[in-house]
Amino acid sequence: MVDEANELWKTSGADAIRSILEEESPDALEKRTKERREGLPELPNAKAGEVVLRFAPNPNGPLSLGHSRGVMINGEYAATYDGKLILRFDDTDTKNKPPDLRAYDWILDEFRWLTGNEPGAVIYASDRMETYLQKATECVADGHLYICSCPAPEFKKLREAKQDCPCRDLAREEQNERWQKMLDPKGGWREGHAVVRVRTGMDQKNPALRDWPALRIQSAPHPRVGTTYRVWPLLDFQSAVEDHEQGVTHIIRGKDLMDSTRKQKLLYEKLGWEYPETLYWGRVKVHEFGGFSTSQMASDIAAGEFEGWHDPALPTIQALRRRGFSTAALKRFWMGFGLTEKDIQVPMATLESFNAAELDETSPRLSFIQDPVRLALECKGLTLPDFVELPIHPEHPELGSRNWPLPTDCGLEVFIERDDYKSAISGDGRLRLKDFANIHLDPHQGGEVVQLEKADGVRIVHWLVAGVERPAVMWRPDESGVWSKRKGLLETSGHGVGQVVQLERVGFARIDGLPASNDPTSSTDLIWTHG
RNA sequence: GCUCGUGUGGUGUAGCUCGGCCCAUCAUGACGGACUCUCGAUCCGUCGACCCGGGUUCAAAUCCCGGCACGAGCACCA
Repeated sequence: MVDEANELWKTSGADAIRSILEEESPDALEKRTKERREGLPELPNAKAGEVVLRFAPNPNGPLSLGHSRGVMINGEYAATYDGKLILRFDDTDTKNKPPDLRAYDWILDEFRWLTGNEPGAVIYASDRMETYLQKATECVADGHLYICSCPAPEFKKLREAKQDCPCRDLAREEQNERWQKMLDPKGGWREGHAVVRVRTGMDQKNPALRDWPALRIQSAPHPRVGTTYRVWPLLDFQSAVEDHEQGVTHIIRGKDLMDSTRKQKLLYEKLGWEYPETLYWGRVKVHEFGGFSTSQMASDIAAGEFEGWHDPALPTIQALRRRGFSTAALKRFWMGFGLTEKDIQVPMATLESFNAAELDETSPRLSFIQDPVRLALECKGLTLPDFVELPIHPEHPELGSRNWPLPTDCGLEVFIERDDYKSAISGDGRLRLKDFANIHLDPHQGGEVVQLEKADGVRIVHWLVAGVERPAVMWRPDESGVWSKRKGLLETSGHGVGQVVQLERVGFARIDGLPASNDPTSSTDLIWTHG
């Protein structure tokens, strides 16, 4: 029977089989509609209108490109399921990752920009301390938590040997007393002297789960609540309690937090809570930046290696925004990776191509001459027009044109890039000034206009006529990715700060600052977007 | 070391649950060509992948077993 079918396949092809099946057994074709999945996979156990998600960054700095994955994916799911996306500041570490007071506002602003929406709620963990401490008190009383005064290295040995620590077996009463002692500034225990652990069992297969730490003493003041609290929860306890308090239904996070999920599930079991559905994404490295460490960036900025979080060389959202990247490009970038647990390494070129597709359509054209050479051109016997007319956008003539006035007496002076000049005079000296005229250069920074009509085979270069130029400084990376500021001349225009333009034959750049109107020598600031 | 996870073209990704529309999708990239008064855009074409080894089966990217490689966790960070 099967042989017969295979023979038929060989001789008649798939179409014949299909038509036979359609007649005899339509069910067999049921599964054949293997459609290409669009976008993200479905959320398990999700009911439209009842999905609660959260994005929980540490406000020790503004958001990075890496964070935007979390914002985009969670935001997309929230939109798809008509759900709620909570923005939660996990600011419970005052020592290793001290919160930056400015970062709360930055992140809120960046969240709005990236999602185009307000968060469903904004929660500050540091405002919720009473809840966490109350829950901890209950759990100590119930025996789910115990206070451990073993030094960290000591406990590490015990964990490896799967042995209980002596604190674990102390009586319930004594645990309550130890808890009070921890909370009491005059109790004698200082930072590092005691920690609260979850009684998960030292026989756990996974060493990371063995009696994991839930709260600890911190002496560094918190920038929002000062020294009001002494005992602070760690991520796994704080997050576990808060997710439950907020009714979070789905957690989508990096797979580096897989053990976190497992730790928290053990706590949820003790408390009789139902753990949210959890999905993960893998680790991402962008070739040009490597990983995204907020702490590392903070210290590099402090060391003076960067001008600040919005330095264009940094992979922060602030920097990308300042360079003219759009949220649509960012979204397309992240959605393209889907929700796989695979670790990936991607080049910026992928993001840039998505961004360029939009920018090319919308960006007005402008001429920017880096390292300019001033040329005096003669134009024997030729009558020049009153002005040169160049399109603002070659595919959209309806947007109008740029008009450069030309001198009436033929004392024509223009600027071209030094590189173009050099290559012209080392060749036959011929160049085409784009949209204007063919010229012939001599080696003495002079030359003549040969004809206005375009001639085939002559290299076309961008240029500026004297009188429409203004000094400009463009901040851009070289081939090895090192950023520097380059001087040049920019065509005058009415564009304001924030406008992204396409510099002819160069690439995209965003206007970051305008020159003082009363000072002809002050510069326009340009920041490179990409090619 | 223990635990967990992942392996599809240069880079990502679809297909894997439920084996056969798969000599494997789409994007990005590289290369070539056409067109265009930008090295931009547009159009056309080319290149290039199922980690390895066994097994099951008429049939394996897909199921099973064993390797290997890479990544993460084992913090009083998030």
